[in-house]
Formats: sequence, structure tokens, C-alpha cells
Amino acid sequence: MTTSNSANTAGRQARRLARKVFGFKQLRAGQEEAIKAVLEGHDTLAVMPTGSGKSAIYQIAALSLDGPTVIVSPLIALQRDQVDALEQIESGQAALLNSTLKESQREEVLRAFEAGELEFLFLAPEQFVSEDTLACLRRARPSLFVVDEAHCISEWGFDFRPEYLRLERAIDALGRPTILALTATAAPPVRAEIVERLGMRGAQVIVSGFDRPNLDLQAEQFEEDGPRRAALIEYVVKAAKPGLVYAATRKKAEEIAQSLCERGVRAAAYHAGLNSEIRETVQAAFMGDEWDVVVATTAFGMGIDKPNVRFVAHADLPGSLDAYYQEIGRAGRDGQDAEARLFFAETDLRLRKFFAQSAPIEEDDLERLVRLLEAADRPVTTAQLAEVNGMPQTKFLAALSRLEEVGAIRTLKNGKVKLTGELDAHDAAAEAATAQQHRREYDRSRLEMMRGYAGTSGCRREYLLGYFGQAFTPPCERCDNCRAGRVHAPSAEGPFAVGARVRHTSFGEGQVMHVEEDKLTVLFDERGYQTLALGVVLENRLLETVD
DNA sequence: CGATCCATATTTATATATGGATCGGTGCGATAAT
Repeated sequence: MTTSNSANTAGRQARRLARKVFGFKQLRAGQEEAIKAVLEGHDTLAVMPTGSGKSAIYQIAALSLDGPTVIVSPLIALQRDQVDALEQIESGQAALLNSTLKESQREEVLRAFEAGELEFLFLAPEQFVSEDTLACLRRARPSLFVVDEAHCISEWGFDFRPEYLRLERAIDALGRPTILALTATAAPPVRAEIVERLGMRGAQVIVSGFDRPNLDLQAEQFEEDGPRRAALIEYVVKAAKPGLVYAATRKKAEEIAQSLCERGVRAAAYHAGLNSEIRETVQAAFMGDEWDVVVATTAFGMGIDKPNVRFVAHADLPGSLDAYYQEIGRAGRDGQDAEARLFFAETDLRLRKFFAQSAPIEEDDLERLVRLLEAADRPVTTAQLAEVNGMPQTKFLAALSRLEEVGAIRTLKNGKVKLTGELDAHDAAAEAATAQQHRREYDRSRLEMMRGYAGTSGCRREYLLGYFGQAFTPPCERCDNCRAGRVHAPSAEGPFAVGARVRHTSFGEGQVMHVEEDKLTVLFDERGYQTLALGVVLENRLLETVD
């Protein structure tokens, strides 16, 4: 009774704020559900498509709760946008904390936050490295900890920005405020990783539908690079604009932009190798419709919310369907027709495999790290450890994560690291190396799913949605395969349904992600995505359904 | 892993073959050089 009362109260309060402060007539289903969950004190993960008002969730929840809000945001540019957006609504309540601030500005922000003068503070996970900052934030007694673009935990945490894997420690150090994680893109294993890595307790996971019915899905395979490039250029020249082209390398992005310009298309390249001035100019010009096409690496896109993008074309196979969905999600946000077209070749797998196996940490490095801790014979701060271990910062933090994952070390509340004593140095390093190997296998299995999508003769929408754990009955009539009449509604129920839990004789338990006439793909808890031949599975009774 | 770059050697060349080195994507923050 009390629960439903407080739920109603929370819902009413949320709707009132939405009306009064944000001018919304009403909240969407997922929005209201997520806000209510947070106001009732639940750690919450909300997965909803861009354009469904994710920012409003944390804004309304934050204003409803006593106590300030800490928001982790991956890019400094994004932090600025978010502060600006809040300035429009409630002036003077939001600030950011990052390396662009002068020392005096930084001190002022922290003072104001501690004094309760700010409701919102935006920062990147790297800020939590500083114990002083953590202590200061703790004194402000934040009531809500928001992780925006939470898929970064899974996409970047492992080897690129390891501080993303240390957010749980920051949350603990801040006195464990309620956690709210937000993202537009998260397949089931990514959702599980977010909940696990943030240490969410009794997490409420709210997932809206992934389908974007106005997106037309297309893919075309090529044997050679030349014809592929030519087909891409022809496509873009003729396509309705504005649009985006994604390329795997900086060089290729530059070349394609150049070719398009020669064909009279107002196109510009965008990648992380360009200086910030050029990047800002290109982005602003694209937003303002001064450029028709941006040809970019994965550097472009986060925080880009342009309604009228008419196509997103890929010049190479992306590394995962997670990345692909994220990138094509930038098309057709106005709800009007838009196209997602993939130009791919088998040879693309080389570069992707290289990316998927880069930055491995040597077993020796891991072992040396454990021995340093043994020699210290007491908990030490990561700063002290970083000083003596000799690895670059990113690698060092990733190594710490690997060791923590296998239970060899533990991070204490005060930020110091200690050995658990459960494993000796050699075993700890060996286990961490194995865990690392598993992660690479998982990445490769994701790449296989991407390849499967590209090469499927079935309904692409069914494949894509299945990957995100959502059943869909083809045909969709909005993908090349359905239009070509290749796809027919399933004639009969197969032995394994999409979404079913299954157990494999050697791969363990998993979930059926995709079923075709003669094969099925299962996401195994331990092995990642595996595609199995249906005939072999049935003949040898390799799979059984679990309750 | 494979493409590409670069220096070197050779056939002493308005030129090509060879072999070793390097590069290939995302960003934070701190620091060093102007």
C-alpha cells in the first residue's frame, strides 16, 4: 500500500515538474517509469532510443530529489551542451568540472557544489582519480549519480578509458547515492555489464523498443575496394541529403570526402586527427545545413542530435552491431524516411580483428604489479603504485581492473588497493590473462554478429532487433531483403524461439538471439555469440531449452 | 594481420625491386615546449 502510494506520489510529482519546468504536456511511458523508479530509490538503467527524452529523466529526477546530482558524461563537448541546455531551463544550477577550467574556476565550482548552490555537476570519469575531488564531492552529499551514455562502460572501459570501470568505487566514495544509468544502445550483455560494473543493487532495467520503423536497412557486398568506393560515391551523390558516411580509418574518410567534393557534394571529413577548431567548424556547419555530408570515423556522433539526417552510409563493416546501431541511429530522428546503407567486403574483417585484439596486457606486467603490492605489504594508493610500476596510465588502470575482476586485489573505500591473498602473483596474472582472452573472444563473436547481419538473406530488421533481444516477425518491408521478396513470414515455429533460454552441451547456458531456416545464433553467457547449424544441433541434441 | 611507407640497392636508371619498420579508432588529463 505504501509502495503504491509513494509510487503515485512520485508519478504525480514527476508529471507536475515536467509540465511546469520543461513545458511537457505529458511524459512518455519509459520516461515516467524511469523517473518513478529513481524517486523510489531504485538503482535504474534506462535504455531508450535517442529522441525519447533521456535527459529529461535525470533532470526531472534530480529536481525532485533533495541533494545535488553528479552526472558522468564522456566528452567535454557533451558536458558543455548539457550545461547550456540546463541554463535554458534553470539558470545558474549547473556546472562542469574538467581540465578546461583554470585552477581558480575549479575551486569555485567545487566550493559552490559543496555549498549546495548547484544542482547539477557534469564530469568525466577521469575526474574521480583525484581523492581530493572525491572528498569534496562527498561533502556535498549527492543524492543521485547519473551515468550518461552508459554504454561507454562496456565499449570503452575495457582498454580505452579504464576509469569507466572504476565508477563503482567513486559511487561508494560519494556515499552511494541512487544510480541512474542512461543509454540509447545496449544489447543484453551490455546491459548486464553496466549493472555489474556500476555495482547497481536490485537494478530496475527499463528497456524501450529498439525499432526505428522509418529507417530503411540496406547492405551490399563487394569483392574489391575499387568498385565498392565507386558505388558508395554514386550512392551519396544521388542520395537525399544531409547525410553521414562512416569510414574505418582517418585516411579513408579524407579520401571519400575529397572524392565527394570533386563530384560537387558539399562534404567534409571529420576525425580525431583534426584539430579541435576544424572539428568544431565541421560539426557546426553540418548542424547548420552548410555542409551536406560529413565523412567521419567513429569520432563523430556522440551528442549530435540533428533531426533531418536522411542517410547514414558505412564504407566498411563496423566492429559490432552495437556500434552500427548507434551510428545509424543518427538518421531520421525527425521520424521522416531515412536510409541506413552498408557497403562491405570480407577484407574489412582484418582491420576489425586487429582493433578487437589490440592493447592486450602482458602476463608479465600483471605479475609484476602483484609483486609490487606484495612488496609494499600494506594497502597503497593507485597514485603511489602508478609511480613505481612504470606502465602508461591507461594500461596500468586496465591492469588493475583485470586483477580486481579475478579477485586478486581489492580497492578499499579510501581508494587504496590491497591484495586479497586469494591468489599468488603467478596465478593472479594467469587468471587475469585468461579473462582478457575471453573478452577478446566476446569481441570477435560480436564481430561475427555484425558479419551475419551484413550477409543475411533474411529480414535485416528482425536480425537487428533480435540482437537487442527484441522479437520481430518479418517481413518488415523496410529492408532490401524484404523488398526483394527474399523474406517470408516463418512457415512454422522452429524448435527454438528467439529470446528462449537454452543450454548447450559444451557452451553452457545462453539466449537464442536469431533463427534462420538452417542456423541459429545463441548468446552464451560464457562464450559470447555463437552461430550453430540447426541440423547438427538437432541431430546431436546439442541444445535444450531451459524452463 | 596486412597495407603502406621509406630507405636502400641495383640494373649507377627522366626507375624499379626489396625488405624492414610502421601504422591502423574512440578521449580524458597532465605536461612540455613555445
